[in-house]
Amino acid sequence: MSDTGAVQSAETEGGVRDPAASKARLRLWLKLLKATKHVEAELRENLRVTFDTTLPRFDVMAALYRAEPGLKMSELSSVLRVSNGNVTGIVDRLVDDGMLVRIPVDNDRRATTVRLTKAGREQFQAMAKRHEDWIDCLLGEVDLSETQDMLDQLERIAVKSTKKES
Amino acid sequence: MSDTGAVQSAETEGGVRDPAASKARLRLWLKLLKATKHVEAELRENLRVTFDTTLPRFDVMAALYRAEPGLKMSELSSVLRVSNGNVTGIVDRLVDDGMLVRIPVDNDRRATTVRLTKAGREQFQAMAKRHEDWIDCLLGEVDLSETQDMLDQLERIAVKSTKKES
DNA sequence: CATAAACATTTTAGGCTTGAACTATCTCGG
DNA sequence: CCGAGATAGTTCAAGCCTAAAATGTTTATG
Repeated sequence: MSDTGAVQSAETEGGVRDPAASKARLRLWLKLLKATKHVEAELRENLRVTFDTTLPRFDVMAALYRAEPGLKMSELSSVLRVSNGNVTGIVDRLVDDGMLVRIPVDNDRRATTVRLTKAGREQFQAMAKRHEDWIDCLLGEVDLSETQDMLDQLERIAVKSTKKES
Repeated sequence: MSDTGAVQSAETEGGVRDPAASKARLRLWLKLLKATKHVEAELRENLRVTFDTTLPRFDVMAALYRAEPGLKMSELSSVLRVSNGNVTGIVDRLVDDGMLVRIPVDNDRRATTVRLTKAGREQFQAMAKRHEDWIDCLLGEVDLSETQDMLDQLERIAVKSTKKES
């Protein structure tokens, strides 16, 4: 085990790669992608037929529900890790549907805060409840005893935001 | 361990859920999503700056490279798990760029086979080489000794295509 | 043979996503 | 005060993606 660790360090430092390890990582990536896409597709479908809404809308509402005083547009796009312009469109539609309000920020006429309306909060609570059930069902087959290991591994993947590759 | 297994079975059969397990699964899902999005974003960016192309185009070319006699449009969309109409657009653009050709199918004037051109094959080989390096780098931090466990867990998630949930 | 059902693909409408250009506002050094 | 950046947000063009409708073709059934 520590042996494998040493090899990995050598790899990430220098440019030399172990072909077998490379293939293993590629397989892992493809499986990761497949699993994620599968769950995402199910969630999207469920949201569509049950609540006539979409995943991006759900994500925006979830972010705003967690941050109760509301968020500025830029905070929203940084939390959701999507582009600035993207959030504009989603928020526009949610405002049209009465789920969100835009509130001007005092002392800064450039910024706006976005907040859930009462209707938005209620709608989100209903969706969140079902969402948890769906996840519970979709991930029902994973061995919970191994969850922590998996979380650690995934953390290592997600955390690397600085690029080393040429 | 077998204990945990029993609990899980009970959960997936009946409608009763263990709240702690539910929360653990939700955390796992969010982390899974975050890691996948991160890798996807890096790959997309790398493909854009290095090859002036996109992930969906890469995926189409990869599928066709693996299936050398080519694939029919419907096979392509089923392999890639995207909608029929989606493939039409991506293939259109790749044909315009000379990477792909559409070939009529004998005995069935409804269908077309899509195949990589020589240029397409060469372009893909160059991209695949770099792609593997990128993955190697992005997943460089995962402990390879645990890869198989992770693959198994992900397989269980990905495989469930029949819905049990109400 | 007619014709209904199944099938392969494209088209369409609507929403998501990005990077880049643009507008408006703020801040800060001079 | 004033002008050069920095910052917040929107707009834009292009591509991705889906579900549903439309088009053309094949197959099976009476």
